[in-house]
Amino acid sequence: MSLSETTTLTVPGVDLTQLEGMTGFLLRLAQLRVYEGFHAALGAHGITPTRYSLLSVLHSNPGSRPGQIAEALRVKPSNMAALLAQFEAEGLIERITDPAERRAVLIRLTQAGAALFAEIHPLVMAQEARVVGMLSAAEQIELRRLLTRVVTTAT
Amino acid sequence: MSLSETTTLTVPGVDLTQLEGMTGFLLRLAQLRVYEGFHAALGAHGITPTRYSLLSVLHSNPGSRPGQIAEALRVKPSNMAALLAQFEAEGLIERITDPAERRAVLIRLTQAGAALFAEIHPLVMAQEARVVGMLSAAEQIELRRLLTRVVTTAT
DNA sequence: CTAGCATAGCTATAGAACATAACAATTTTC
DNA sequence: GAAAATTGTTATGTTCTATAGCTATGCTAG
Repeated sequence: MSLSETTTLTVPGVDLTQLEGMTGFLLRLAQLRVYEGFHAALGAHGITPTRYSLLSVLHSNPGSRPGQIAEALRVKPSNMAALLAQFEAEGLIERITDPAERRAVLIRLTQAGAALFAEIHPLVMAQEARVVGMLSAAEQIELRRLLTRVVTTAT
Repeated sequence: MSLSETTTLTVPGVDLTQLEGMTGFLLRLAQLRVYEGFHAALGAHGITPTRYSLLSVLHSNPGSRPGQIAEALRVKPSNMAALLAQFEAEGLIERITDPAERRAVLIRLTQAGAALFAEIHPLVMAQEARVVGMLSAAEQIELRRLLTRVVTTAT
């Protein structure tokens, strides 16, 4: 197990009591930390959180369509197109026109794409474990449960 | 109390089981939700989360310095300078050269800045309450506690 | 059948957020 | 007093995100 050390959230001379009590601010700081860790662990592979999430969705859902993927990942269809174009240029995916619905495009990982996912998935899981490593197993589950409720409850 | 309805995280045709179990992905979705709500509740006032956090820090810490504020809010000093220039142009803050340390600049809300903060603060609190409104009071506290531990523990 | 409309995906582009480098002014250090 | 460090800023580039418009395909009503 790695050491864990508590640091102050506050900066000398600045009282952050007000913002520390706001979930929105804490979410921002937590996400910054996730991105930092992700960059440190996977930057050398050219993998960002968004790129990983796309690989993951395609691994679990071969043959899904750009619009569906964009909606699932909360990315605009136009930006998903750009992302897919990159992946295609890198040989990670192939775009296949659906014969039964020729407006639609089916996306599949190539062998190279599947291999990349297999390579980085363990690294991402290790990174995930580091981010929440200071919490007990029960606390990690509870954190995900609370976040899921925040995310899945309509206002 | 407003109604609350649970929606599916998944999109028809796309299985997100893998990503749903990852704290990093949930944090991203949660923050997207916070930003959406913030925009809906405060966009008309021209207030973004970052701008609100700056007003809040200045309200709690009159006379603090750009570098300190930037560090506390996790913003680069150069971007903080741009933000402060905007606020100054809008008459919300004033920059005062510290007589005792003439490299330094002290930032203070003007009367207009203080008035704007007083006006929007209740709206932000209401927005915050909406975001976590589907959780019990104890769960809201627990969520903040867990996020704080994630954020304040060095790796 | 075909004219009009809806859907799926894409391109082009603009705006916002974020990061880096270089600079002037001031203070500290040796 | 010269060199180095600190503070804040400007200038700039990159990346992320959002919007508008286009093409190709499919659907539907007359």
